Formats: sequence, C-alpha cells, structure tokens
Amino acid sequence: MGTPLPRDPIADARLNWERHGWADVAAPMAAITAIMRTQQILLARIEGALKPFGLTFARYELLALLSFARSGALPMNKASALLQVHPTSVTNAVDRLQDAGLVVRSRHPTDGRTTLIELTAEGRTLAKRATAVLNSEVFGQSGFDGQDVDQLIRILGTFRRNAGDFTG
Amino acid sequence: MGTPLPRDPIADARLNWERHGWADVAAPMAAITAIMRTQQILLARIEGALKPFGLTFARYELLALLSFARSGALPMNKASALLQVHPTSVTNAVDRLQDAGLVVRSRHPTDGRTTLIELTAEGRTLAKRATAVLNSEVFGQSGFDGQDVDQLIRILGTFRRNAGDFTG
DNA sequence: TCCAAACCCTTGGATGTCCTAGTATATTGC
DNA sequence: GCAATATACTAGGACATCCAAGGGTTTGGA
Repeated sequence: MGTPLPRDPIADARLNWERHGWADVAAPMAAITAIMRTQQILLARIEGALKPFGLTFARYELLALLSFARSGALPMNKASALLQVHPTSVTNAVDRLQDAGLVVRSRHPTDGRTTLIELTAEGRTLAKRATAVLNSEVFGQSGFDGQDVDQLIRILGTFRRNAGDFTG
Repeated sequence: MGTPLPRDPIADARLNWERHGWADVAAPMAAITAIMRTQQILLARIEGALKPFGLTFARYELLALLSFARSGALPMNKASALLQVHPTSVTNAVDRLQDAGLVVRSRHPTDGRTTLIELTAEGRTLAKRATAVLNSEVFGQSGFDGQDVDQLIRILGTFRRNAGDFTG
C-alpha cells in the first residue's frame, strides 16, 4: 500500500487501549487486529500469484477442492460446506469458472435439487499449474519459520474447533 | 457456515498436499489457510457486534482511529496509511460515515490537496459505545489463552515487519 | 519564473462476501 | 396420498477492497 510506517500501528493501538483503561483486553485486541492485517497481506500475495492464470483465490480454492475429489465432481452444497463459505459465494465462483471453461454444472443423478460441479480437463490442468506457482511463490516463502508454522496451526486449529468449524 | 464438519478441512488439505508430493510446503499452506479462515470467523463476530450501531468494521476502525487523534481530525491519506487500506476504501468509508453524521470533511488549512476527516460529537460518542461492546463481546472472549495471544502477537508482528508494514 | 513530476482525492469498474427472499425438489408426518 | 417442512440453488441488494484513470494542487528543477 505504500512506504513502511515508522511505527507498528497495531502496537500503537494496543498502547491506546491500555491508556484508556482497557488494558485487560488490549492484548487480544492486538492479536486479532494482527490476524486481520496478516490475512490481508497473504491474500494480496496469493492473488498476485494467481493473476497470470486469470484466477482469484476464491476460484482457485474451488478448483483445488475439485481436483482432490476422486471423481473430479462435487455437489455445490458440499463445496460450500468444505470451503466454509456462503452458498451464494459458490454460485458466484462457479458462474465465472464455468464461463472460463474450467468447470461445468451437471444434474445430480438422484436428487433433483442438487447441482454437481465438475472439473473440465482444462480446469484440472490449470489447477495443477496454479498450485505449483502458489507452492513456490507463496507457501514456500511464507516468512514464517518452522516452529512458528507449528504454533499457528496449533493455536488457530484450537480456535477453529472452538468456533464450531469442526468436531474432529 | 452451518453444522460443524466431522473433520478439519484444513488438516485434510494438508494431507492432500503431502500425498501429492508437496510435503515441503504442506505445513505453511495449512498455517496460511488457517489464518484466512480465522480472519473470516473473527470478522463475522466483529460485524455482528457492530451491527446494532449501524457500523461495519471498516467504518469502526476509522472512527476509532479518529477518536485517538488528539484533535479528533486526520488527513485522509494519513488514515489510509495508518489503517493500511487503499485510499479509495477510506473515501468510501468517509462517505458513509458522513451520511450518518459521524464525521465531517473539512479543508486542510495549508495544503489544498488534502481533506481532513473530523469526528462529530455524535461520532465520538458512538465510537466509545461501540468500543465498549467490542471489548466485552469480542476481544474479551477471543478464545485464545494468554500465552497464545502473546505468541500470535510475536509471530504476526515479525511477519508484518518483514512484509514491509513498518520498520520500527 | 514556469512547466513537469509528484501528490491527494474521487469516480467508475470488477470481484467477493453476506443476507434476504424466491423457486424447485425431497422428505416427513398425518 | 397429500400437505407441511426441509433442503438446494439462484437472483438481487448492500458493502468492502483493489485497480485504473482523471482533475485539482504543490513542489522542485531548468
């Protein structure tokens, strides 16, 4: 977004919280704000890596999910549940992926309410190439050291479980 | 978005990565995906807490920032830099806050290019009340224990510094 | 002095997310 | 068997974010 700031704005916010008598929640406020900002940075990196493929992160996630399904097809409601996004967001992503020729909609054989999303050959190829780039340009250069990665997975895994994402 | 899943979808994605020969980046992939999902959960909680005030998180952040400025006013480009969002996002937020009577635009005394955003009395009051609710309903019940909060602040602080957010 | 480069904000366009219906299809219960 | 309820997807609307481009203001070098 521009030049680095001379001071950490989140650390400053934390000081402001402490000065205003909210010291008891200043630390979690800072942690949560840092998560919001980190997500923003990571999303920008991911979108940048995917741009050459004409993909956004939302569309890539759907492609990747389909590429791991044995049949290369999933019901939309299943995709919505696994990606943990609103059904309308899946509809939106499928519309665009279908326009790009990367997936096709098909009817469910036994349930007339359900629509299946199926990867095309082109979609499968693109998913593979996009994943390779993400792995090398983003995940392979995350900037987190090994121990911190483990800490994040543990801390955020507990959080997500407590938030009701999954029971396992 | 509905019922909890029987398995952690991010742990499954990690297994898929390992099975496909990308074991070297499977852990950071999982950590980054977990950050994306955690941000989504936290944002939903925050938006829920702010809804009764007619505020979104973006608008709240701007109100809070102004409330900590001594004069209660800031140039738009300064707000953009401190909140680390695009200038157009600030324009958008100010438009809506101004319509709601919570801030006003005014001309900079010496630089004709610059627009100042100033908190109204109503805006200052609302910021205070909204902060109280966020503190008690979100930050005070984050679900992170004290040590994990410290870990997050440390890990994400390092990340943000390396990403060029600040130099301090 | 004066014009080009830099800076500031806004408008318009593309995306994505959620919410609130609304339509169609399944399932359940009486 | 049929009506009531549940489920699946989509359409339309509100917001937020970014990028690209445009018009006004300042600054700085020739």
